[in-house]
Amino acid sequence: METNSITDHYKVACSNCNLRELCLPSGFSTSEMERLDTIVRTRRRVKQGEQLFSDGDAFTSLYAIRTGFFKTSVTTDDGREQVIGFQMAGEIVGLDGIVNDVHTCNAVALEDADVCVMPFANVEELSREFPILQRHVHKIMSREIVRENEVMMLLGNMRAEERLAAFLINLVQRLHTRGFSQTEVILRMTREEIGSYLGMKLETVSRTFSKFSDEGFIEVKQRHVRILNPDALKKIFNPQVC
Amino acid sequence: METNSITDHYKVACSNCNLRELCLPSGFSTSEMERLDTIVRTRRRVKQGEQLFSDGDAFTSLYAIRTGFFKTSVTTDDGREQVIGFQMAGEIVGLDGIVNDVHTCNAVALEDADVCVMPFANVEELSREFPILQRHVHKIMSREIVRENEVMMLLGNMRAEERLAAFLINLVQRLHTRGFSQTEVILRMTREEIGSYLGMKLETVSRTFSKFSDEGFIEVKQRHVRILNPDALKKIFNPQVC
DNA sequence: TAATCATTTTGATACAAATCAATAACCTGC
DNA sequence: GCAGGTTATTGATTTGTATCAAAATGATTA
Repeated sequence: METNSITDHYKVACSNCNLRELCLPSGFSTSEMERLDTIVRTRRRVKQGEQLFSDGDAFTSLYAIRTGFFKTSVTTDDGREQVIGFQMAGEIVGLDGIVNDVHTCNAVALEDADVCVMPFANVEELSREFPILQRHVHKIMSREIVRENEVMMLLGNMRAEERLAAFLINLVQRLHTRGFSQTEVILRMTREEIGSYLGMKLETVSRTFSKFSDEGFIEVKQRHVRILNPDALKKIFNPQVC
Repeated sequence: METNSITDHYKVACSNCNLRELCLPSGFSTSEMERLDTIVRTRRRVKQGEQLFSDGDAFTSLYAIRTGFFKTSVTTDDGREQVIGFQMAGEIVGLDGIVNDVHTCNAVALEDADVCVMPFANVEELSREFPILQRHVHKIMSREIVRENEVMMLLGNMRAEERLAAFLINLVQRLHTRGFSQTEVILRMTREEIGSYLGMKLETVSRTFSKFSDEGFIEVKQRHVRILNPDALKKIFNPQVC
């Protein structure tokens, strides 16, 4: 098992992680990177369907997704769920917990996942030491705020077709950044989860997929989606540009 | 004008600001507070209807609201506006600008306002020096993320009555924290702006106000709203918890 | 004070999406 | 391969909110 142990150690170092660009800032010397590696205490596997954290859990750490796919959601007292985001490799979850040291949302793995556990105390300590890291942490939080602003626009102002088009374009674009196809997606979430995120019912999601398919913009077969005409989709939620 | 100059200087010091509790952390010594006062470079008056910053403006500073009332909004290329928040004394605006050094939303004063300009470089520098301030900045950003999560729930899952009830309760509660009445509000925004925030049309806002009034929950006379039965309102958007 | 403009209220109607319902496709494990 | 469960699709109908329209109220200015 010696080999495994070495492999694990190798993997846990941010300095060797292939997601470094997505998840950490650049511009550090080798010795600084070594110090920065201590930001991650452990790694944690989360099986499909399992919770990484839940509403009400004590907040101690942020989580950087190494592999896998998550949904985050909030729930009302009467049991309604609102999906607030889908997160993939290189993205950070858990920021909601900082304000009151308690998580106020749930993070569930939609496929087997592997996350880096970053105790927030470490993050803060290293942030004081490394201004570049400090700035990076601020940017991550600000990016999340800007993302949510965009979702509010989606939910408040757009019709079903616009919402789904925006969702697809956004998803494919993020996957493309990670080296996946720009035209093929396998959805990790159900129609119901997409609907919850976009403020519409699962039947409406399904119907809108079918409509896009009829119009030749996409090809849908259950969770397999092929984007045939990305420009047409972009045009739907952004009629002005192109 | 010597007197005025002294007054201005007096006012600009966080250490003497009556919003200190809302806007800055506590637990600093006098000498630390003096250093912390340098976080605010200047103050800025914003007349009703004027922009504090706009989408596309270069980001340099966060703004702490001393007096007045703001709305923040994002706009699509085809001119649709989505109000993403209403901000009052003690709250911070401008966090959206951090990620790309550009503002991506607009902040407009809905009544004459007075803000403290906090150059973000100062904030970051002092944050490295004072862990308490660092934590505070993180909490402010996290609080905004949690707030937006709640708005997403509102927009994605709730019906018109629930949205407006939640809005009213939230507004009154925040005003109450600032020493205003728990039962009387003078709305600073139009029905259209409320509607934009809540993802509904101004007519629906007006109708829902009238409905609440008919049911005896509130008394409405244009922008004057008196809450007669806060529990009934709370019950509307949170049926479980009486 | 009257005139003009913006905002709010209320009514009548239209429509997009929700709901209800049934079938179809897919996956999982025996 | 088949049974049982989950997920997705499609159809018929209902419904909440948008839209269109007009009047009322209040604010602003001449």
